[in-house]
Amino acid sequence: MALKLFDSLTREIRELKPSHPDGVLRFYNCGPTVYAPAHIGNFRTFVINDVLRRLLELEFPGKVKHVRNLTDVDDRTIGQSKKEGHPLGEITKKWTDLFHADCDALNCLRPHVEPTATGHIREQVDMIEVLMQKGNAYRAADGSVYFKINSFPDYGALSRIKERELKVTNSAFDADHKDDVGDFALWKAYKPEEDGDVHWPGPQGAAAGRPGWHIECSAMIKKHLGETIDLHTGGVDLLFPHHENEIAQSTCCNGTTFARHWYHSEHLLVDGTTMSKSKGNYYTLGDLVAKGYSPMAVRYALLAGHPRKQLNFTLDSLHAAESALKTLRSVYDEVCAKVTADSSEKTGSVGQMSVMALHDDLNTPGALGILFRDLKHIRDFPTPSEVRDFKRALFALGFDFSIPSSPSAVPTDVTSLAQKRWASKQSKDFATADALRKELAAAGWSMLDGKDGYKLEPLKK
RNA sequence: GGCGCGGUAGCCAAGUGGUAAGGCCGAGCUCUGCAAAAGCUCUAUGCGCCGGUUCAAUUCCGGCCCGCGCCUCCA
Repeated sequence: MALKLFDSLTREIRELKPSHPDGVLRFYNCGPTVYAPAHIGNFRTFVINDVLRRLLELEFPGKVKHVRNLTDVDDRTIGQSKKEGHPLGEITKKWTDLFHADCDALNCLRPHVEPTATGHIREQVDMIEVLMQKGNAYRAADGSVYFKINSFPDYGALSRIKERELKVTNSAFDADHKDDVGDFALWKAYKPEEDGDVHWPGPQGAAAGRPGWHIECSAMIKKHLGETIDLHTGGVDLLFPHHENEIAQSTCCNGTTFARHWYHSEHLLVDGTTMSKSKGNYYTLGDLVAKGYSPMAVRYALLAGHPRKQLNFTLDSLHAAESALKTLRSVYDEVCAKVTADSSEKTGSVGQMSVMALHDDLNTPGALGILFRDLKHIRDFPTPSEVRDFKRALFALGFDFSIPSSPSAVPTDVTSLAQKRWASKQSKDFATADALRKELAAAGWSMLDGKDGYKLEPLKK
């Protein structure tokens, strides 16, 4: 079944397929700016893109090239570096490492290439020079270089900017050296008081400084994926101006189609509104893990809403995710114990149906629904083909149950309480056993009695 | 002001021109020293409101109400 996905440019659901003769699908996903821990809103986008990546792997095995950048030089990274008093590279490495750890915990496949902006200064300067030569960019009084949006007739096609009316009271834009309000920086001239020691030699005819934000993606895409890519993705907030600007730069520089398909995932809201530190609804993965939730449940919660709809994240939804995942995992364990999957039987099972929902514009909640709808059937009548497809659906959604759920470390005093209680129970001293159960609960643990032993589980906060 | 999205059971959330997937929570039952876990069963004559089109609308059209996002920091 064809893999269909909404295209933000044409605003219709279109089939996704490679266009290059080599059959490799070129996929670029705008990555994080590494100046702080990524929050779960960021991870919604990355998890959704991970499902997309997995689907592509299933659809075009071995023929997918996935690139996701790291923005490691911009106002925010430099600002953080100055604030902490550490070199830029040290700051960005710290947050890159955490980002990678979080991605791993969320079971996101690593992109094939993860280029950095600072690692591609030369490529960016080269593009800027071409744009200047072609008359699409100009040097401003201070030595910065701006892209001239009037030189690109299609400017605004993606975000329909021409249909918009910019807020008149907008004080945010920096018109200092621009010819036109809409022009954007390709290269920013060095300002010692703001930039510290962060600067590189500029393009021909421009001052030393650093690249503007948008050009990095254009340059890295050109280098790692070529002039025309098959799929470009990111969060909706990147639609304008970031992606609009990328299109302008790359198209003018290369003279050819930049991206054949655009996809944007919607925002995650928390408690019905956008996340922000001041509202106190700003969660990182670490925050949630500290509350006792598993990263896999976070992943589930992030996939529980349609990717192109805003999703309201709450602790309740995480709780629901945790419970649902538990059921999924137990069926997985049961079924794996009963059946060894092989591919000799015909398909058409539940797992297959679930993956098909994913093929239909990445309907993750639909896929989850189908999976649960017939979960009992898989559990009770697991045939090799059913099990194989079930596993395939779990792979596509990125739920890896082959890894045991991260057992929380049981404190030794809890262990000894549990051992005592088990002994009391075996000797039918139920009064003592009950008292010990209360003690365990006070320590935050629940003891689950089995036939031949017990399990300890932390109580949810 | 402009652009866009959404309003489906207590909560979350798919979906379709022919009469509502699924998850969570809750309830009942089975099991059980207790507590859980697990299993079984149940839970929207209804899809924001009002009109229209149609044999038939939650699904299409129009109007209205409410909520949210974006408009050059932003996944």
